[in-house]
Amino acid sequence: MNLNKNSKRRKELVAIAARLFCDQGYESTTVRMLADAMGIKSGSLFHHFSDKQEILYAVIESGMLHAMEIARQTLASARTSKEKLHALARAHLSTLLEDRDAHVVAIYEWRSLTQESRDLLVELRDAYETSWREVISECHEAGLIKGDQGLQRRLALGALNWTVQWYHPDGELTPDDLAQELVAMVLREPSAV
Amino acid sequence: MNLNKNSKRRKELVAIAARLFCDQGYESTTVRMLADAMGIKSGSLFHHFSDKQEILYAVIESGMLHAMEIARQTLASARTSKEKLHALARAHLSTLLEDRDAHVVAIYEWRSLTQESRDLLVELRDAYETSWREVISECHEAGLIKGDQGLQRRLALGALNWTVQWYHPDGELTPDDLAQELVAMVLREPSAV
DNA sequence: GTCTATATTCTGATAGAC
DNA sequence: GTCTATCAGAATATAGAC
Repeated sequence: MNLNKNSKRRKELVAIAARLFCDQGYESTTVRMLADAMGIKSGSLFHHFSDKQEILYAVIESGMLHAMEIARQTLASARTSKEKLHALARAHLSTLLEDRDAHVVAIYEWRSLTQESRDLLVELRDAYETSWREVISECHEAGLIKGDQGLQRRLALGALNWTVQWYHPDGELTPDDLAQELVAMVLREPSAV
Repeated sequence: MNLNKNSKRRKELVAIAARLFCDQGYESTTVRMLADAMGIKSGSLFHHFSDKQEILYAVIESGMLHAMEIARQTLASARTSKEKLHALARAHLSTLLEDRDAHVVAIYEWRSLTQESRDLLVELRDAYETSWREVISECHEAGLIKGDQGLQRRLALGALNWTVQWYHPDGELTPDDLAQELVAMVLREPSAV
């Protein structure tokens, strides 16, 4: 098996798998369907991945790494704690939209990962959520909001993650509108939209 | 095949299927596993359901019908528009917890339904969400909140539905705490928890 | 309403040639 | 790195006896 996890070819294959897993679900997508979409035969697939589950892992991992990178970049240009909260919300929505396949797969196909894969990805997710923890904590210290920080973080991330169920970026509502409304809700400010 | 959809026996079988679909996912649950858990042989299962997908449909439909009934009951004893919003949030959480299997399945296994089944269930969901539409509209008319009503409804329902990912009712946070915090967020009031 | 037995198709994965 | 060919098992669903 090819072990080079950063090859351009592998990234292409992972993106193709993400689309199929997103559209049809992991279990319903066969290795033959994956191979077809990749333009190779099913036997050749196992030159790139040791088994089907490893493809699922690669899809979810790529989505999470990308999300962390976008959050890091967006956060860098934010000053106040409110700006930081808005930056995180906007970054979260950006990755949900730009990298939608991988994130839908992460949400829906978690159960099909082996325990070992889950443990590795939980570490990544915790690292990502630490940014949210820190920024919400800052908002509390700045007196912008009171109450249970963990609960507020979970409700906010839940509302954002659920957008994959209904949000279509070609409508009237822009991702920035959405991020603003979410921040307004969390900070108990009047609706901005 | 037995066509009596309201028989007690069928309800038992549907509840058993809900548990397995919730724990292992629809595609990973075989008809043999279902039959085992039901105490019958796999061939006998097709006396009760015409195919596997019909079991999935029955699981999700039962969860939705139950949710609608609970919402109707809880709403009946609410007076002000704020009380009604809180009632809907509490009812939503109650069904998510009491009927967790069916709702987890509804969230995760939607893709495995036939288009026909999806269309039928979308009607049920729309009927359910109409309660939310009406109550949020009332809150706007009462001047409790301004802005995009559809967006507020979706963010609220998203935050609530996402609770299946993290909420465990045996912790310190009660379902009522959760409902209160959500209402406070939607109505932009100070945190109640 | 449940059983046994089985038809039929599909599944993930492997071996070895090129 | 991709191919062909195939293994071994598992999947849903059916048929007919009881």
